Amino acid sequence: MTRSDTDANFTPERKRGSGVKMVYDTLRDEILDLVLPPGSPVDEVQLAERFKLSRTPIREALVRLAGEGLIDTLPNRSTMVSNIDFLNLHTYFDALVLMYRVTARLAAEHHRTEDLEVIRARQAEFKAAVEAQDALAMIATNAAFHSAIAEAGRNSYFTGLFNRLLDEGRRILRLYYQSYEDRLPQRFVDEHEEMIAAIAARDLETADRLARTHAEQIVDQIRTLFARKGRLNISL
Amino acid sequence: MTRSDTDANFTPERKRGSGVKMVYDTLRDEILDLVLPPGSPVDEVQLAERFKLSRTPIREALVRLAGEGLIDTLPNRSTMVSNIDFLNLHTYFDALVLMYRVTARLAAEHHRTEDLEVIRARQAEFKAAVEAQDALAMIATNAAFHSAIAEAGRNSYFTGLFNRLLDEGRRILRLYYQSYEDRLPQRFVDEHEEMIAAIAARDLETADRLARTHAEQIVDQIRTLFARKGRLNISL
DNA sequence: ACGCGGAATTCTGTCGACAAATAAAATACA
DNA sequence: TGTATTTTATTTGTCGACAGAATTCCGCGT
Repeated sequence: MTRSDTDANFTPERKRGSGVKMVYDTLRDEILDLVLPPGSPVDEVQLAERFKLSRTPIREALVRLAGEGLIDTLPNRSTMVSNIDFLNLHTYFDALVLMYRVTARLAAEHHRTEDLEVIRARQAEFKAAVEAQDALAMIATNAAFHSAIAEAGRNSYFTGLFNRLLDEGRRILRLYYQSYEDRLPQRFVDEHEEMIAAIAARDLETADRLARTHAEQIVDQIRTLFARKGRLNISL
Repeated sequence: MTRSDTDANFTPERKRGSGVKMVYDTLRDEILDLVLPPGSPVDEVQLAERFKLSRTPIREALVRLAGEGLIDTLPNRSTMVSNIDFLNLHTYFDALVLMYRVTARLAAEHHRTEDLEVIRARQAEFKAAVEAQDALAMIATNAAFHSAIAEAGRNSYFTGLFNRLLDEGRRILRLYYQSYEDRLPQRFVDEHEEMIAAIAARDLETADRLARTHAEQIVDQIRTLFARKGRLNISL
């Protein structure tokens, strides 16, 4: 389905305001899923004829993507998919660990019963993705799981910041989960279960600690993955 | 100068890509400084003839502002300056306190000597603004001071998040500092000095604690201010 | 052969205009 | 007089086109 959406969307007539959202969502997914690798040139007229639209809505979508830092646009010059800053990865990981902790802690403090149902549903989806060994689905469901925890924390600023952070790191996580394509990290599923239990028990400290170890473990594995890869090919 | 910029900018010829940035910066400042109060309608053609531009660059600026949540745009309908969410103010304050703490702690850990010079310079500007009893300057210099601390933390994600948060709260702080127009909170200047000392001494815990009390104190005062105001006029 | 300068091309930024969609106004009807 | 329906009007979303900027290519000169 995703495949047929991207290349051959032959919808002769679209609803009035849906063009930009369509282009925005499509390009966003393609960038975050590394279909458009970092550094790829983004040509407006090319996109215009691809989506059968004028350049105006294309530009609007590009402006929004630029606002999220997904594309870099040189004034009066070419615009390209933004590069992943591998040098400052640790800053991203620090931020991610902190947000994992804060959201888990707040969820333990402020969640309601209906929140737990949503979280458990997301966890079930994540578990299914892990068992199916579907890397892309693991990324999405894992993000949705932690996003649901953030929602349960009932702080729109943190959820916004956290979702933003998860999106920004989606390309990194994409590389990370790719390396797991064969073996399945069942451990993550178990750790998620523990976090749910701590949140349900309103145990702030345990939720915080679990989120911290969970996050730091992932960060360590990503680090070793990149260290391994870095010796082979520095490029990208 | 600000006044003459807003209404009568009769520059006959602008450089090619500077139009959107001009409109964006101007509108952004007007929104954050409450010149355009929340709920104000934003008319494209009105702005177009005000800035002597076509609707296209105006729209681009509006898209970027919408991306930052400063304006809300109803599809196919009017677009207006976004309202301040007074009901969920505590979520903003929680996020602000956390970022104050994190940035101060990181600054104490990672700062270099040249960072301290910048921080002290910002503090001097803040002190001057307080002594001059200039509310707008106090907002700007206070934000610049804490932003400089965040920069010294050497984590681009946190600085980005923090600056974003400071911007989002600029309208709230605008209301807050307005209430101080007469008496001057010399205490804040002293607390800033203490924070600088803790950061310079690389005392993480003290920097964290000072940032926390500093932030929470401001939050409390804003709370009481709004509680006082809330009894008088609920509107706005 | 190599560097410099100008022409051509390509892409972006801006413009004016048209069409769809919604809100407001006016009219018809009970 | 109040309500429903049509008409008008305002505003947004989209389009095609033009002009400015910058890269590229090509020819010229040393």
